[in-house]
Amino acid sequence: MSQGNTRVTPQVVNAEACPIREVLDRVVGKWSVPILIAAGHGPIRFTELERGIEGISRRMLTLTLRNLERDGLVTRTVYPTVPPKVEYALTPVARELHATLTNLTQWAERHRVSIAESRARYDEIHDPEQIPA
Amino acid sequence: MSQGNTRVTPQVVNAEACPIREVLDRVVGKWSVPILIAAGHGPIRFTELERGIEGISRRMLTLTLRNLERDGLVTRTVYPTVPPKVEYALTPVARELHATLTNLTQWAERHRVSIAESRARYDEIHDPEQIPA
DNA sequence: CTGCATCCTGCCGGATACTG
DNA sequence: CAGTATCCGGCAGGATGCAG
Repeated sequence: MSQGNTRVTPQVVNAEACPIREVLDRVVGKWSVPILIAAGHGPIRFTELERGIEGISRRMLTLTLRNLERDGLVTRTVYPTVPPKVEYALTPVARELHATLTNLTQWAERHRVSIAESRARYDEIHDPEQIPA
Repeated sequence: MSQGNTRVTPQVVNAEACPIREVLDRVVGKWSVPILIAAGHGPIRFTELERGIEGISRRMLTLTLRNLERDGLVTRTVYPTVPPKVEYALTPVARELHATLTNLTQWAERHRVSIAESRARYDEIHDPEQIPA
């Protein structure tokens, strides 16, 4: 970076310069999307997230929630009852993102078959070795 | 996964079950978004991508392009000239995604300041150690 | 110009166990 | 219920060098 290359083809916007990248890396993290979507339906409890997001570990759920809270994307509300109860909810900023993320998952759902096919075709051509029976 | 937990709170759609996750992981990869956006303006050459996407290594550019090609999201056209010339372009499937990704980056740009502030505030509260002068 | 092969490192993220 | 702490393997991804 900053190797004196200020001139960039207008075609190739450097829209991905450092600051944006950092933000995107956050939202784009492996578990951020599922969490943001699950929390989009309203306040949700820790365990509900854990059970709702197939495959997530308690550790990553906690870590990702902390990061999202840190970035002001979710709020964390502790009810000092016993047993403890904690609810997570999207902030307005994150709620703006919800539609976009929904689009993303819908796109994935629409094309997941054709993508899988494309992948299989590619592998067969470029790596005609034994496909695991 | 598949640990016998079929019942899920309706609130927490398991929209993130395995197949979708795989697709999302691909698109959501660190360098996929910049590449898809840069290529969205039309066919683009390897070096243009390399110079346009600040911070990407030649290795990751190649790898990510291969994966995108494998999934049928970009096409690779080789012009047998000398020196060689290769152009990458989005497939229709990927072009559907372009608007969504643009939304994503615009959102990031809109909120990157407030997110940075939120982060700083959080750190100051939860980790009042020396902030790098 | 457009790549692939290799080496090497960090950190992502799973498994497990312990607390308030 | 809602976490935190620790250990540890795998792989994402940078650096470098070579090739068609």
